[in-house]
Amino acid sequence: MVTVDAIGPVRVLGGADASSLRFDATRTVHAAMVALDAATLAPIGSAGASRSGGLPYIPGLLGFREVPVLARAFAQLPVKPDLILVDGHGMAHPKGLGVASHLGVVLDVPTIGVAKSVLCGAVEGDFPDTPGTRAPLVWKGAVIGMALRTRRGANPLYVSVGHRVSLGTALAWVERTLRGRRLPEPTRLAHEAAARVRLAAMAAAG
DNA sequence: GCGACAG
DNA sequence: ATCTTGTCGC
Repeated sequence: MVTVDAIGPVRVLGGADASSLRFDATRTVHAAMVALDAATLAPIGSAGASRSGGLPYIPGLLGFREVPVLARAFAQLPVKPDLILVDGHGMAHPKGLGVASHLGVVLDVPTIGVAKSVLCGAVEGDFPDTPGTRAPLVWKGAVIGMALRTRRGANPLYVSVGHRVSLGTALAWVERTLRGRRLPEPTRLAHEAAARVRLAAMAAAG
């Protein structure tokens, strides 16, 4: 895992997320990877994949559950992203390698962790409910990520280094793709796409 | 030993 | 993670 910028020009942005059923004995996970024009944020490609028989959800082991399917979705993508925003933590993980970093290393593509809640650590310092406000996510004396207020009255986002991207660059990309919403566009579209992959797979199976 | 716990 | 109408607030 590389925690500094090792990234070329970003023309295509990627978004990655998975969708699954709350109670599912087959442990099927559906994943989607979307591609957007980095300049306009217009969607330019999408791919999905499903896989059963993987791990159940275990905090700390999310990557082992989602990365295999996400990697398959990536392989199906006609346009390969230069940078991928992943739903979940990157370095802000007990072992320092969350799903975002895990995916980045497996694909060897720059990634950013965009999580909606904390796995480990705590937000430090003042953190008023004003869009644009940041506060460090600290764990065992080290800054492992940044809490980001993206919308008033909404829970913050937790951005962390995934792979080959510094925290500063990660924050810049997240803020640049918000479009006034709580979640950045790549992750938001990936979430919707993953849900559609799941619904389509379920409809096909009956 | 107890509590916390991405999605 | 998912289910799901109305409702509160900017």
